[in-house]
Amino acid sequence: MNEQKDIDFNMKKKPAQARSKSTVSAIIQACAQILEKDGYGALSTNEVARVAGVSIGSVYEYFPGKEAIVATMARAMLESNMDKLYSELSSKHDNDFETAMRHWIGTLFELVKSNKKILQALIFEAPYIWKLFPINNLQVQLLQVALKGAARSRDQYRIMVRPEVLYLISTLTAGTLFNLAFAPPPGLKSNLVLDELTARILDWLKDGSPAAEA
Amino acid sequence: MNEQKDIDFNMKKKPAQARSKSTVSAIIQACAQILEKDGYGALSTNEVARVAGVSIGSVYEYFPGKEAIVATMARAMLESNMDKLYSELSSKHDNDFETAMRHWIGTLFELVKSNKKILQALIFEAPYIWKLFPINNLQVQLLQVALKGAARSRDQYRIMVRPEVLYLISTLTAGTLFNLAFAPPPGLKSNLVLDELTARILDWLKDGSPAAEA
Amino acid sequence: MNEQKDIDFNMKKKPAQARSKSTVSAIIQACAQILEKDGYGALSTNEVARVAGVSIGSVYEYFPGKEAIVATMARAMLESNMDKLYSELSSKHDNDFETAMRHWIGTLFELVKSNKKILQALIFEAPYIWKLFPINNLQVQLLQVALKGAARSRDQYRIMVRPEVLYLISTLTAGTLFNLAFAPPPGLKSNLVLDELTARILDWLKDGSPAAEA
Amino acid sequence: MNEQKDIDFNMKKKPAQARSKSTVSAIIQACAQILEKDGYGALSTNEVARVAGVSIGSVYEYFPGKEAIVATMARAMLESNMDKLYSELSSKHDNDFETAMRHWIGTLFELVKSNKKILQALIFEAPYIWKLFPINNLQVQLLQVALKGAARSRDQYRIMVRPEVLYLISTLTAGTLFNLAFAPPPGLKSNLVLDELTARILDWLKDGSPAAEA
DNA sequence: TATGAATGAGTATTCATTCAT
DNA sequence: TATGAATGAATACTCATTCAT
Repeated sequence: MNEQKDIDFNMKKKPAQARSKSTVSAIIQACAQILEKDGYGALSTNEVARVAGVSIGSVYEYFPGKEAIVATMARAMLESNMDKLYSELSSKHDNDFETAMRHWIGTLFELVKSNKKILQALIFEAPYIWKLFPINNLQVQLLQVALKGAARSRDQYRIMVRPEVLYLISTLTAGTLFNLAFAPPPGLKSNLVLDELTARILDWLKDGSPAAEA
Repeated sequence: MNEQKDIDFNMKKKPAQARSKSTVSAIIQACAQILEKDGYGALSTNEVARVAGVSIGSVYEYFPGKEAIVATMARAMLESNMDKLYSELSSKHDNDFETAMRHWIGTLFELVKSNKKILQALIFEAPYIWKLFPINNLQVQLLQVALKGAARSRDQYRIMVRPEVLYLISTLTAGTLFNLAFAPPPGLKSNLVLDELTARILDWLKDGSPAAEA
Repeated sequence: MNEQKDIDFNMKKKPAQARSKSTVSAIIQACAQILEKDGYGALSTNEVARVAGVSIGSVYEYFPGKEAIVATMARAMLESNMDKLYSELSSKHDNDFETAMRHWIGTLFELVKSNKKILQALIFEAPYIWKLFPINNLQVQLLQVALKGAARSRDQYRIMVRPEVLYLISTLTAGTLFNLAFAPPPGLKSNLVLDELTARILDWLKDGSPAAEA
Repeated sequence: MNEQKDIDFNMKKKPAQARSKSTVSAIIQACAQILEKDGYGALSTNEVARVAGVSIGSVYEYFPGKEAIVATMARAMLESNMDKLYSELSSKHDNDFETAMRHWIGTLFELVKSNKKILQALIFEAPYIWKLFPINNLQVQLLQVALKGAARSRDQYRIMVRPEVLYLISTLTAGTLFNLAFAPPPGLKSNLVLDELTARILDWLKDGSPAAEA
């Protein structure tokens, strides 16, 4: 009754020729489009094929099943967004840490908002998504990026915070951003909330370092 | 293609006789049991009927579809858990606010943990759950309870915090508890994280009140 | 690559009510009819449903897959034919052994001939049929029946033949009957062949008993 | 519903150049290999192409469909085995008829055994194989070979046996060999059965000639 | 000729829902 | 009211075959 089936998240083969590349690309885009428009429940291999304008046979030529399509799309999306974040971050390295952190959080929020529907579909409807992206890793990874970007301010903010503080910060940042994007509180400006969040994080980073305990 | 279906989450009729009541109750329990054991993917109306020991016809006698079964179960679960929380809270009104808040958060965490599988099924697999329970309502409601329980400490902690702080506190508490329960960080004691969370919230409540701003 | 899948040959549930019995019966008959008319290659669950005049859902209500339909049909067919054989045999117990044996072989042949197409489909097209009916068992069982029927002639024919003789007799009888039915030799009367076969078997039974060796 | 399809079992064109010949040869070998390893169910044109290391287009260049591949392979296999048998037979022409017959039957049995898996696939899983090789032709042909090889013993064994005896002998020999190879009786030495079979055949050849009737 | 990407009809199977009894 | 047999649209996936390059 409770078997987990061990889903295959990988492509059967990588497209080599130009024609196959465009087929795979159409499939990926169709997947994103369907998730965006109608959610995970509307995602079927036949529908993907129809929207992509390719035959169902072609879909199975490259993907072992719909989970692999979703996974491939999600990986591509993550990669492209990570790239955006990195370049965003490195282009702003002249700011002070406070400004940089606020900007960083704002950028993350915009990213989540702009992918709202598709993220909702992935996170809240695809039951296997966590096998694909262990969430802590992602959260902590994002925070590490933020902190790394703050190397210059190392004196001011004791970045070697205790792990539970680090965890807390990353987890609650993620929680807040998602809440703010998916269920925005009526009568509350997002920016205000993000200002507050940034302020607290900065406080905690100051207090949360081992040195501050003493 | 983009039809939203407008799911009916309500029972067709309330059971009047004792027999009908026990039928409905068996259906609800069967639903919970299946979600608990095998997740949302295993939940079918036929299976609910089978586990409940009731005919499929009877299921449709009371519920318009499976979403209504899930919704009814979820509402009942929420209500019962809210009751537990209230009584828990009122039974401890002699503690100081710090202790009470830590206890409150710990209680919430235990509640989430003890309902882990079923919450996971509801939150991460039922695509319509957010239509059922607007999430911030729930979060804010929970915090309100916490704060109400702290009425006596009103002098010490300016409870009339700004709304964005209130929102942030509730949202990040929820995020942290879920993360801790569903994706516990390896090598990190939950209690330590909760201690830290409580401390931060208390700090915040002190600073976050309008009075502190001045 | 080489996994065998472990086919389920059993019904999901036995029909209880009259209505379900007739549904199952229609399915079985449709299966036989398709095999008879178009062979195993034409047998699909959808086609069975169509020919039976029931919905595909009803087919899966009672059978886990098409192999189980075939198996159930085959078992029923075997049982009914075995019954025919037994009654045939017992109704003729006044004959001498020679006549009885010839009659027995003739009856078997008629049986094979009258089920020719369906047997062909089962034996030569359904790749799993041998898992269902281990062939030696069936052959030897048939011969045992024949020999048992000859109990009275025990003095004349030493029935305690050596096992390899028994095996040979059963195997070659089966082989001959099938050949005669499925690939009748042009310009050769079947009865003549069967006469010959009977004569040889009788000779053999005389010589093949341990007593004759000495 | 009752269409018989009239399968085309012949190659589209004979390969002329050396390269084409090796392509066709690779296809044939791949077909044999797949049947040997995984049975008829695993045989698909795409798989044949893959195993042969040839493009699917090339397969259809030479064969109209997969049945033609199987047929061509089967014919080649038969031819090669017939050659083996002839040479086997002619290399032993100094033996007396009894020994030769036993040897002949033993050789046939070894042949069947060594091709067991592939014969099983062809005979019991390929639904059209009988259209390809009318079985008694093959059997009678084999026996003719045996008898031809016994030309010198013509005086001793009246080889001009009645046709029904000839048919019987060939049919039951085939049946026995296949049974022995595909469903070997537990606890029974094959050689013993073959000894017995040979002895009976020799008996029958003696008795079965018209002269013996007189 | 050779290639292999693309096709799509066909098949098995599930499950929410209806309705005759 | 309760039952559960029956329904059939929907979905995943395969594989023989075609055809543009």
